Amino acid sequence: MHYWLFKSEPNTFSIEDLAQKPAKTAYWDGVRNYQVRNLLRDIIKPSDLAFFYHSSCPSPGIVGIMEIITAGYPDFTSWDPKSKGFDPKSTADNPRWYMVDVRFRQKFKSIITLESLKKHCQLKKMIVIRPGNRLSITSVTPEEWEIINNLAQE
DNA sequence: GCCAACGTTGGC
DNA sequence: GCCAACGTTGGC
Repeated sequence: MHYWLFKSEPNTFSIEDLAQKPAKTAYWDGVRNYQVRNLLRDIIKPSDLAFFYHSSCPSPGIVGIMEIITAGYPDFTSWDPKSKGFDPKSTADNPRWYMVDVRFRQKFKSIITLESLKKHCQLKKMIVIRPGNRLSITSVTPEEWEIINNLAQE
């Protein structure tokens, strides 16, 4: 069982959007980075938990928790020419990109901002707070998971 | 809107 | 296989 942090721009897909989906479940499409693709294809498993992080917005930070409910499977939006994530080099026969299904679990009472994450010395190693980090999914250690959860319950 | 960071592409 | 150019991400 692993913990993760999934980034999304709330303009595109927010935690509120996820909570409003049927069964509060959605597929996490659009990853077009090989490192993250490998996580989705090989490492991330059902019952793993993930923080939902809002990026590229006035107050970036962690807004809640979701659960992974499928193993990785091909991101079919990559072979749809009408899709924003279309990649002509990805086909149904030879998929290049992967995704998982996620289910809403909890929205925090208040956002845990990037700024507050940076202030916590025990969270200094988190990949998400490194400048220039471009990974939309990063791993979270059990210790980090617990600290952040405690912050969220305050 | 700016710009730093860094992944990707493609010429050689 | 190197590396410059380019594109994208994302905080500010």
